[in-house]
Amino acid sequence: MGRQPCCDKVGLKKGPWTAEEDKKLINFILTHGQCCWRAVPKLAGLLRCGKSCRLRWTNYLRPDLKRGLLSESEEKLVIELHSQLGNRWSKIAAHLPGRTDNEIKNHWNTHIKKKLRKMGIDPLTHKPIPSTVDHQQQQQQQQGCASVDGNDKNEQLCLQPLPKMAQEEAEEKGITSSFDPTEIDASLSKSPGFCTDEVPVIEPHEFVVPCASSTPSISSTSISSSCSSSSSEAKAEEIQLPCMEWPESLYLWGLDDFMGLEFLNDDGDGKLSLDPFSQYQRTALDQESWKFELF
DNA sequence: AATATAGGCAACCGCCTGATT
DNA sequence: CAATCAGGCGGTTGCCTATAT
Repeated sequence: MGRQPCCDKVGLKKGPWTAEEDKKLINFILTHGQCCWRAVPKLAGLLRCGKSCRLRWTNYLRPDLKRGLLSESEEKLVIELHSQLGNRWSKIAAHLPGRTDNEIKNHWNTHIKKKLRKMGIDPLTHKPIPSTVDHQQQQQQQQGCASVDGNDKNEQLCLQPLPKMAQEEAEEKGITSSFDPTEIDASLSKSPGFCTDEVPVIEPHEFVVPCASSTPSISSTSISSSCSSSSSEAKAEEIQLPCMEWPESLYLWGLDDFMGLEFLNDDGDGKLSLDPFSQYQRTALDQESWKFELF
């Protein structure tokens, strides 16, 4: 009758994750990939509920996550998407690679809301806050934000899809501001089909990737990495990756001095990834190896 | 330097949906 | 078909840090 409970909640740990717990979870997922979250805590030796493990992985440990504040263009995209989708954070996050729904939700509540209010825009409705506009403008608002007299100020207050101020600002910087979901989908579809949820975390300062030739394709079944950074803060830490099925192909993209890496297996599922949003310096060691150094 | 306050964010809570038995 | 649960999602909480007094 039904499934078994995900975990008995007696004796389970709550609160912030320790580095040791993170390590256990990372090692487990690196070794086994993501399977049944219910089984993860027990198999990984964690006194956590499976749900907690999933959240920790999804929101913090995933290797493809971007760190730091949302960029200006990301913020604009979030605003645009929010005006279309509302508080459907997961849907919004799906359009921002490397960002989680939790992160976007937090950023919305702590930064974007304030910015919009400062601009006289209601973050809920994306329309002018009634107290900031006169009665006539309110009437116009109810008539679909149409600018009756062509007053630019009125138009500025209409966030359909972006405030004009923001649009102009974006245009000045060469950022497309008109919201077009198909455009976003198209841009996303350019990335090699990659399931971020299946990527184990690895944050090396330097990678040595076996490579059969200078082309971005490998057939090797092993990989190693080390952290002998060229900076003064060089780390001697050696990262040992557990045995797992290694990918068939290696994809490289980006500029000459900005590399992203992605490994794919036969099914096209991601198995291992360097953070594509960090900056790596690529150096050819020899005919068989590339070195990727984080700078 | 000590304390109070505000802001940011990781993590938890509870609900919903779809899958499983 | 009903009961039960896993996974996903959005809302909320509470801790930690930065800033102000």
